[in-house]
Amino acid sequence: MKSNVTMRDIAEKLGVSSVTVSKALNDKDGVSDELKERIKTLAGEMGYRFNTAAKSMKEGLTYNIGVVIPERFTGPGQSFYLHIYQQISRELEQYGYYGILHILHREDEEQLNLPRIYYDRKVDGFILLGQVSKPYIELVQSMDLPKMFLDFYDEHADIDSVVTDNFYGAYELTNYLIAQGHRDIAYVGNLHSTSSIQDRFLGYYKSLLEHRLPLRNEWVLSDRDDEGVYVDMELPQPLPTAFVCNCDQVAYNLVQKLIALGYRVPEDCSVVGFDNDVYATLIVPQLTTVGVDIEQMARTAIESMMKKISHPGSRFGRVLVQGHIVYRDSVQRMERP
Amino acid sequence: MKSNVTMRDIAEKLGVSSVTVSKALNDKDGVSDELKERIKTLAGEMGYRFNTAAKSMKEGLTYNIGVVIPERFTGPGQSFYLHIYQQISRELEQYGYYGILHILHREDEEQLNLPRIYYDRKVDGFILLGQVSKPYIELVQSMDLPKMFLDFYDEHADIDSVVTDNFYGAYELTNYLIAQGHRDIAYVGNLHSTSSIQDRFLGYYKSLLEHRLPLRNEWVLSDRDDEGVYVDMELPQPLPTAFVCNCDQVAYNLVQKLIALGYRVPEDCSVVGFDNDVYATLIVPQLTTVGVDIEQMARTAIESMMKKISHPGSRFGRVLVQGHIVYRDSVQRMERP
DNA sequence: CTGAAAGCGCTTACAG
DNA sequence: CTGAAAGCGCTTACAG
Repeated sequence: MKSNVTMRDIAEKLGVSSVTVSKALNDKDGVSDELKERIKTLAGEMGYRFNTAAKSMKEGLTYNIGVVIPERFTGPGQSFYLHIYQQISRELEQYGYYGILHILHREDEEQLNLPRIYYDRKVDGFILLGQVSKPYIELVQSMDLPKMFLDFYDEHADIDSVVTDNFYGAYELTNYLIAQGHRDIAYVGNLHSTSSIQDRFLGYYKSLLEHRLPLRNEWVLSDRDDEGVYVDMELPQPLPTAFVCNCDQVAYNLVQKLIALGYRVPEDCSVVGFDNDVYATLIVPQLTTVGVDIEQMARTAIESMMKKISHPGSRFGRVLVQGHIVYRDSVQRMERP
Repeated sequence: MKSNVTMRDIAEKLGVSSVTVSKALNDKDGVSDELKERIKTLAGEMGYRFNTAAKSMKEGLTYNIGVVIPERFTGPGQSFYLHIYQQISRELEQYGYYGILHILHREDEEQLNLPRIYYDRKVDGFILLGQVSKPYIELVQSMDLPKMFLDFYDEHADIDSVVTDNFYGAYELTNYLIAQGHRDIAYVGNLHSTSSIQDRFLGYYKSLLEHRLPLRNEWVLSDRDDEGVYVDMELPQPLPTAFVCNCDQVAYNLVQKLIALGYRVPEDCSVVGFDNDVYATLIVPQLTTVGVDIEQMARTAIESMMKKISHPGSRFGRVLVQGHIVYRDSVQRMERP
């Protein structure tokens, strides 16, 4: 199965021109059905493999999409973005496209270095998966290529983005807690860390507002510093009856802490998470949380990206992908006093 | 920053030929230092970006490596291979290479379809990350490209592979248990599922042999069916004093089961895992296990792959990458009776 | 030190 | 329905 077979080799064997072979293999008009068949058969027999590089050069398309994930989201135990990348890979397949993963190193983000895939013209578009610094966002905007944000957005940046509907998810989840009789509900997350955390907080707040419950400062607990490193948080006293955590991992940590302190979950205190990732099912009680629809996010992102490539200049704005509550065992119905 | 700037554009502005520009930008001999400088500066100013596709076509190299992961290793909660992929990506960067991830779908594995990256000549080599069926291995061998196995191997296939030293790791771990006074030690894993599980078993067995302890059939417990789906296993009675599990996830499940049945770990029963992944630290007691050196594996694999690309026909055989025991809290020292 | 020519493998008009 | 010509952007001999 020697494989430097080219279209010309096939053409010569058949006594036709390489133009005809090209047309036949691409199922274009202008070749008789019979000849087309013969060409395809011979191509198969000769082990012909298409040379994408040649097509690339002609068309100016690489058929690759660059997916850039900031390093800090890729540590051990953090596989959420890698799973999104996997779905992206899948979706791209259907368009004859491939994904190229680029982990954005901390230094490169600080020193504002664009990924080398850009300078090498390796990709037709960029998906930035995970929030980066403002200056880096500006740098990204200067790139002369279709680009979009996935799983975050930035108010000031005029770039298309696909995000989970964090706001609505947290809103629904808080509504659910209230429907279960809870009135004293805390939120856990550093409001200045990412826009996801912010939006989830706002959904929580909207639910409080609608139910005329006060927002209490001492019930908004920071879980990490501004660099995203988890901190040991202090629990308010008296304890609220429920915690809305900005993600499952934090909910997981919180439940462990509560149990360590002698509380029972959910009997003494209910806890909900967000993301429906591994952490949600790795603890007893398993966590009630919001499932992010990774597949749909990837699908929407790639669909939009493909349109942006074929119709340069097309815009989509901020697309929200709805999640859904996954009911498990970490919420207790409150008896009214 | 318009970017259809080509070498010729730069050449024309400077009144030189594109050959000279090519030489200058590639730091080759045959251009005066002064001209070289001027060319590089202008290239920067004009926002020139290299067209890899053109180089590709000329050289017949794509500067991509395909990484193929069978679907069944990529479910939610399974991020080990994705993390290896991430490291591979990193390593490739240093060689000016990029990774293209291909998830091998179950159907494609069964129907023996090679990944499309192969037919599209998108890659210069393949890394098969995770065990596939024998017929698929044979199919892979028929590909006219450098290829290697990562994290598994196959006796009959004459392909280079890089694997953790599973045998030695399990051997050491079992030795450690024996040194702690254990004599009744079970192994957990389906011996017919993957070669990793087999080799770890053999390491365990070697340790038993060396210490003249009998291998007891009822103490080799299957954890999954031949398709890799976990099964609920029955515990032998009386219980051994220690379990060597073929991976952390299984150890994690086992500990949960033991606790549910009222046993204390490690007081009543010691458990060790393998891999040092998330599962190892997500349970109390945290697991003593063997840490796999992901970085070293990726480094070794890519180094070899690069040599195989530049020196077609070069062979490395089966390279073992040593892990190391991570001591935690799931092993109890036995008092001699 | 510099450049004209040829070619990598394909596709896109265009002509027959 | 079929094909000769030109070109995508670069690099590799080779000549000056």
